[in-house]
Amino acid sequence: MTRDTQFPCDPAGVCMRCKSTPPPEESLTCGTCVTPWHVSCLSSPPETLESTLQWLCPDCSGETDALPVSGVAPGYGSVGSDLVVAIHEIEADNSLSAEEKAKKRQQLLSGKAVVDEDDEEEKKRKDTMWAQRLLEMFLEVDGTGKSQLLARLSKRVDASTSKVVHVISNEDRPDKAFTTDRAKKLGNANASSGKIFVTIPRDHFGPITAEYDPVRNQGVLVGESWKGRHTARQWGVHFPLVSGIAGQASYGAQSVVLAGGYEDDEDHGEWFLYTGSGGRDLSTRNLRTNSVQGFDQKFEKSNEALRLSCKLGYPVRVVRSSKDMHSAYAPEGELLRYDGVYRIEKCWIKVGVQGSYKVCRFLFIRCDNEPAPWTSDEHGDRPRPLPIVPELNMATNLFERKESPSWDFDEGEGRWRWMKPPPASRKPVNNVKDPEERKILRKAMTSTHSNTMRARLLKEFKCQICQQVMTNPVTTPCAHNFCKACLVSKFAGKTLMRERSRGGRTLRAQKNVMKCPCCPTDIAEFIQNPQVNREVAEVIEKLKNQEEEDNTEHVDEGECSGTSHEEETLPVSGDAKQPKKRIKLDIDATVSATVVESDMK
DNA sequence: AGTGGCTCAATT
DNA sequence: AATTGAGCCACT
Repeated sequence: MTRDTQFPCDPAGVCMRCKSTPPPEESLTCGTCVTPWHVSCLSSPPETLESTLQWLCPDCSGETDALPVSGVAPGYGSVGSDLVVAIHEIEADNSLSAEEKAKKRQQLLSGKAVVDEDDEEEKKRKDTMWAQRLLEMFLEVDGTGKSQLLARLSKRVDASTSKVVHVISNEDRPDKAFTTDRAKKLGNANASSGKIFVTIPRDHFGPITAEYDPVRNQGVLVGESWKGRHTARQWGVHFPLVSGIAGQASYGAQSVVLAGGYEDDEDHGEWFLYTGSGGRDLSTRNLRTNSVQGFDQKFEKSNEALRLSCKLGYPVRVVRSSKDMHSAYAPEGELLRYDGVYRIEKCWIKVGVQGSYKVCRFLFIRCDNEPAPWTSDEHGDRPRPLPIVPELNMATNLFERKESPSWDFDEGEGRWRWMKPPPASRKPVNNVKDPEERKILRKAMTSTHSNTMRARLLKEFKCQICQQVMTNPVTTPCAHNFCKACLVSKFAGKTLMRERSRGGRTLRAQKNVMKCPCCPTDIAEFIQNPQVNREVAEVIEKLKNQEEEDNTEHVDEGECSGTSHEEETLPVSGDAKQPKKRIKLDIDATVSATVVESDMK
């Protein structure tokens, strides 16, 4: 059997080679691209049934030339058939329980070496030692601050050895919201945010797809719900803890919550009328009781952000709260539920039902590929006509989108998608920190006594491909760091979708799997529009600048000499200014970058 | 149930 | 650095 005759099953489950429909026990699903294959039509089927779970298909294991070269960095081991062999070894080890096997498989897939328990202890110890060394280099703070940070960091390492698959940049936070020492009230009233589980930046537009979900690898599904604003935040659907609108006036709005806070709201499920924020007297700082309008709303701040999302036709994530007593579509119980993305088709100003003051109004219409939680439909939305909105007769400042929407229905594909590239993120991924930590880090960063330490730190910011200090650093969803040019060139010429052909006949298009050079994660989506990690870039730049200023020591760490670096400067959309002196991330980025390195050996 | 007051995080 | 905000708990 030659390679050319290897084909998977089509979407209907029919083997494209033998044209039969294999029963489930004869069908094998690829652990990477999730495509089913007919076992008896494979040239080299896996030997044990147990390895089914993590089996890699011929395309993904590198058996054919259809797969992009993953360019594995030296010493990191190869992926593909080696991985299959390693999984076989795990499965064959009778000394392991099913849980332990699962854990090992998971580690393997996350790019970590398979190690014995003893080695794992050793690695843990090394990680901790490394972290301590770095901190001691880095911190010139009082003893209390130092020990606080060390405690925090050790905790992070502990957690990462067993629970966390991917290294995410704020994983030093606990899984649950927590109460700081100075907060007098317990529970979620005055709690700090816990870990953010997804790897989207805070200004990410649209659905949260699987590649941003290293924990479950499924993304946030329509209909998922959470107990409070903290957990909804941690899954990335809506970041503000109080505000109903997440957005920036100069950039757009990413998400809204319907909680019945404004009595003008009108919910029809597939579409609704939303009221802007503001116009209330919050001088008593009680955000619940002051529901009377005290002045007019305008299209500014978050209201302007919503208007921008209307203008550009961005998808806005919608969360419904059970607190909304007026809506028939609000979830039962005490919950917040993700209902999918909507587009804002129009916005205007009208006098609110309270009578004397104006409010901003927004017409939201659903445009999600998943059906709404309250329907039994099997498919998502189709474009629907605008509803009749009587209050438009009295509207002023009416605004409608004139340009074509960024997120729209593709008739050919039968689904909603980005017709224009989504806006480039202006935020780093997950740099949430608590205020104490932030202060300590800032102090450390601005300290004048750690010149030589900076030089050493700079070396930690190496590209995993060219092994030089990164130029235009990008961080993959699996938290590996590369020069943008190095990473992009790895996948040059590879498109997201690939056509399969056989005998001159075109078969269904299939997603091209593109593996991270450091681990088996599929970064095909990410590679379509990789954004420079500005936070890391700033730290590198700052370290370099200070080094130059100090000029006490020469560092022989050259820049990456890739050919296509020059044309790219840091994209600060809207203005071309130098990064501001907004140094916050610091250690966190360093930790991620280097933990990756130590994980890999 | 009504309400006082606190705290977090983000935008400006 | 200041302002804002469709939360949240506990007390009456």
